[in-house]
Amino acid sequence: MKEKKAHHHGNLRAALIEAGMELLQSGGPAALSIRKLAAKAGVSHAAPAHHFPNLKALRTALAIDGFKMFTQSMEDQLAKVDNDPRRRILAAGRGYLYFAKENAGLFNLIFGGTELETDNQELEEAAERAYGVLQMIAAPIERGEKASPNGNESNELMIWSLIHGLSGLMLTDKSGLIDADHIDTIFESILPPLRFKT
Amino acid sequence: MKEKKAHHHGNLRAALIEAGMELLQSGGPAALSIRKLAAKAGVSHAAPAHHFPNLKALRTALAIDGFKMFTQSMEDQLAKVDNDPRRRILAAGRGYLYFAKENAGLFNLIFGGTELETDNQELEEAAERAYGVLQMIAAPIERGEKASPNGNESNELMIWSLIHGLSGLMLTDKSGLIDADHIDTIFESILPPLRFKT
DNA sequence: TGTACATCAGTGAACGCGCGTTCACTGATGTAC
DNA sequence: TGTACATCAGTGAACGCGCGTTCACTGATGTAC
Repeated sequence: MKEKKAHHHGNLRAALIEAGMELLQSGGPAALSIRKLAAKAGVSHAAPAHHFPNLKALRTALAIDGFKMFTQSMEDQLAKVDNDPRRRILAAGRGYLYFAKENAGLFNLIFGGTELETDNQELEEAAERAYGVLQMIAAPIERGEKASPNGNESNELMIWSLIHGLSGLMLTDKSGLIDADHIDTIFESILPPLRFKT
Repeated sequence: MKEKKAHHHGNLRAALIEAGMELLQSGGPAALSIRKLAAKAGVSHAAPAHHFPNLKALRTALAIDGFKMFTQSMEDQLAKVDNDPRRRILAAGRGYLYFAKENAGLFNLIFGGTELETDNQELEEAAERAYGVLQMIAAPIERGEKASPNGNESNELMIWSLIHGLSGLMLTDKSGLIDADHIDTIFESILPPLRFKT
């Protein structure tokens, strides 16, 4: 409970991440700067250097947390449904779409081409865990009759592309087709008929 | 043919756009700056002000050109196929995916949440024309049996989400699933079976 | 064809700003004894 | 429990840089006559 002591913030790393989330939300990835984060965390602008070597590392840390929130959002929705495979796909999609809608800046940080650390193992793991959820819900789908060059991965990629694409289009809707308030209904209406393994 | 005269570049607006395309390609949306564009176009850094009021206007102009290239890329592929509706969807998808692959920076500028001018009519029109292509190729798809809350738009949005999502995932591939060199084959393998109107 | 002149598209200097990073420093914390 | 001390996480000043924008200017272009 030693919050707000003079020196020794005690939790600065977490406070910087939180400040970063707020900045992402209000101004997108381009609004992130070490000095703004420090100010938001109530600390001098040289302080973050003790926790992050540079801005890219900070962005990467935000992206890692982003992937975790993202996985969590899908799992939250999955926890609410039974084992029907189609309903599970719809639930995970809802989680994905809700995450994108509620965290547009973070979504853009992760997927909008912002430069992040390459070969960051924690980032890769967090991304793989998110991908694992999609993989899991796509597993029961019956393979098509045509032999695909991608083997079993086609179904995962089809589901993922569909959800990911709808998320992206929702965030920069140039078509006026997408009402973010009913995004889950929209997803339901574009999910093609699927056959599942028995 | 009065290129390279001392004053009066003659074509500075176009030269700035071209320089912007190169910067986008090499450094992404964050690398764009008026001073760098001016330098690349071989002109003092105050010169662009005569053509663009500010950086956002310049970014918007790049985005407009981006949408046009993007539409063109789909039409180029459509011109190569016959009238079979599924082959037309595959062709337009190829065009979309090629555009994204060849112009990653531009794709991220348009869809990555970068701030652009709102209420720019030219931008809206260019986006609508791109969307029109998708609309056209999706039109022959038979509606599903379930009444959709989106009416006829579901098929367009399904196709668009699928293509758009695959493009985005290709550009930031955290899964290792997507081999950009065979992106058209991958798209073919994830396009679900469709029934077409007779 | 020639001249006067308005307009336009550049130049280059200057401005203030926010940025990341470095540095010597200092106060708080934790540990050895 | 008390003291000495190493370590750690902050401060605040300073740096150089690239940025957008403004400004008076000037040279080139195009037009009226």
